[in-house]
Amino acid sequence: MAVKERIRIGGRSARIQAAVHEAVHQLGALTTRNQVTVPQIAAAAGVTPSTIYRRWGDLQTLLADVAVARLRPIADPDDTGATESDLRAFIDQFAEEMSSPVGRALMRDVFSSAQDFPLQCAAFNREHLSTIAARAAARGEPPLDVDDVIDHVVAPIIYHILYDDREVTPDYCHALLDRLRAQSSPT
Amino acid sequence: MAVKERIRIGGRSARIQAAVHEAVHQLGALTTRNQVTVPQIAAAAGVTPSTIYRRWGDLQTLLADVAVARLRPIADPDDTGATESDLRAFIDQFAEEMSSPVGRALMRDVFSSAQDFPLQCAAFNREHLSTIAARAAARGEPPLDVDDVIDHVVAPIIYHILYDDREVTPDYCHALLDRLRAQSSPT
DNA sequence: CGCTTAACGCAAATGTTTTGCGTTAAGGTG
DNA sequence: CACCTTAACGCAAAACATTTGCGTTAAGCG
Repeated sequence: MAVKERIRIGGRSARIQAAVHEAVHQLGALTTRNQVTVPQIAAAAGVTPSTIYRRWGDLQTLLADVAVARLRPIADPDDTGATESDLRAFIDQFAEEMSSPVGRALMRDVFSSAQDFPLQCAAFNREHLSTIAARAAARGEPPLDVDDVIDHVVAPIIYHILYDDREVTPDYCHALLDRLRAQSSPT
Repeated sequence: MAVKERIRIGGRSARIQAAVHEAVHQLGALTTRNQVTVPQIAAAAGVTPSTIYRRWGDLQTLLADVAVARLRPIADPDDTGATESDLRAFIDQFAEEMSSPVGRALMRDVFSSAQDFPLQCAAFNREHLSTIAARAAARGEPPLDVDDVIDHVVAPIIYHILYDDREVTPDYCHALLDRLRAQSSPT
């Protein structure tokens, strides 16, 4: 079932959505990521379970919806004045968020649902990088290829978080960025 | 619950494991990846649901176990006589398998479980690449950096399959390989 | 303000997961 | 090879989660 988003955005519906999301946060933080049930969430949110089932379909979809809401950026990446530092700041923050226990849990929730949630997350990343690329163009700096950044910086970071649960250090991220820079501007 | 692997590998246990895995395959193929329940699988395998719950814990863990079994390589990658063609053959096959509907479903199952299944899959990839790297060394070819291949060829392929569900074409894979080659042997 | 209908609450029905207990058979031992 | 120990199983009851029908509430609109 697709999550309903666009209808009845006012009053009660919005309140219930907020209450349910909030309940998931509290219970998810409480029980270290597991064993959460729909009836529990319903009780914590002060609604009946059937409300949750009708709106979200199942637990996985609800968790994925909450995860995407949490991953949704609230602001553009910082403008540090230069593409290189913009990128580094963005990637550092991205890697830190995603490799934290909470980030890993959010990613798992996003991928566990048979929905277009992953696509939304991909769009978030792409938007941010596009913003940085647009700034580069406005400044007259060499153009930034967003796809290259995704393929050779974002993708390896995600891979190591998902597969090996190897630690993703700032040093590792910076090496990826250095390599990208070397590639795009050959001496 | 961890999936039990190492105990009672003989007779009945093995038969039941095989029957359950087979049932998952049949039902998973039948219903295009969804709505499969433990009782259904149990009935198809000729066992009681409680057997499955006790052995695997829950549906997601069972599906992940089956997925890993299916992703587990049965043979070393082909030896084509040269590192470059070895790599290309391996990556082409990998991309094709993983981007197929079945491959995508298997990956989702692997990531949906709170277990070390992803780690096992990462190990499969690494083993294959190590085999190819060992051949390169034996032939006296320039050494192959397995981590580079994972970061800059495997990771982008996986990223696009998981996030965007963009199509991963052989041309795209070859471009990744070309770029890797250019990087490792600068002119 | 009143109408229409999406979304909700409640409770019964249905389906899934867990658990206790007796039984079967795997792997080891005398 | 027969016996012993115990992991793993089947069955059935209990606990729990999910679905569904129906009456009620309130959002959005004229």
